[in-house]
Amino acid sequence: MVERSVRNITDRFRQSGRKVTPQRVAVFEALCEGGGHPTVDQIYREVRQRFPMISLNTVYQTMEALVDLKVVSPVGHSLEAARYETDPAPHHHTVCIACKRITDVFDAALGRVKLPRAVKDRFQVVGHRVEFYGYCADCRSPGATNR
Amino acid sequence: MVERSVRNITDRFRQSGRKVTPQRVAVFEALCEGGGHPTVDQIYREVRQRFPMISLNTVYQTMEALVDLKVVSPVGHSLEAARYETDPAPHHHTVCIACKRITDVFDAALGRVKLPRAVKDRFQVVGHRVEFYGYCADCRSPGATNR
DNA sequence: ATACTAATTGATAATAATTCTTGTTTAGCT
DNA sequence: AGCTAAACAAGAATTATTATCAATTAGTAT
Repeated sequence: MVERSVRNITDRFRQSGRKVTPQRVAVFEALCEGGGHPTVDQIYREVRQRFPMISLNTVYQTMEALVDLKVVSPVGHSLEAARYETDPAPHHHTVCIACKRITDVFDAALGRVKLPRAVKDRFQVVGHRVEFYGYCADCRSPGATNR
Repeated sequence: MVERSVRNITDRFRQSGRKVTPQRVAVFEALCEGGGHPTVDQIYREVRQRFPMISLNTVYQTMEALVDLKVVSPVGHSLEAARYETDPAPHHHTVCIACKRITDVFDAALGRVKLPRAVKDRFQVVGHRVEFYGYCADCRSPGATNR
């Protein structure tokens, strides 16, 4: 099954005009083995067991390519710096992918989101947040339709 | 009104055994003026107009104190490094505040969350995510009750 | 199979956000 | 006014990430 996946990936790499290198395959395999939601550093350590010469840069670049190919996706928002909010009332956010602008959304329905019972047994919930990501009015790509 | 807020803050600082300094007041005021969801750097630039000698460190420390006093709260998760996921199926997450472990949650109901119409007109939604934060089974603080 | 070319690699330097260290200053108490 | 722990400024250290660049290599054309 992993065989199958690797084949898939190599094809997609080539189809997108990218080259398939042993390093890239190793990064992808490490990604699959890891199971969870690995960091670049975790992948790096894993791959380095087989490719001691691989550079961190290569892992970053491979991850970028994989994101580009939509094989993996980054978890959570991609704000590069911590941000804070002053409104204590429970609310949620829209985050613009382009300009990183965060806007508050107040909507009672969003507060009623519930974690499924089965998960709740294993996880002590402190809170939750709903984050819509997309493009704000200023950054909306021309021609794109609102849905 | 800002007067009122400042008074509030100074009291809370003192009540928690912290000292009230002009720098701290200035950081808080910059925070209020900023309006949005400022970064530390934005606050720093703002405050420096009145306190050219203030150090970035002081801003960081003040923000930490304000978070501690629950005057402000950080937006979004607090993962220190990028993480990736390989499962393409739409799903959501629990994030452990302590160990940062991310677990997938599959629940159709969470996918039906909708951005209010009024906001939708101004924001082109690409997707949304629901993130529950709290403590995983391994990190659950002893004596804490599940709700 | 060989050669060519552009993509990729590894090493290293550069950024950027955040934290740590240290010696000096100061708020709040007595 | 004096004491002392907290807070300050300056700058070094860390950590995640990105950029630079010469050397290597995958994939294609020959």
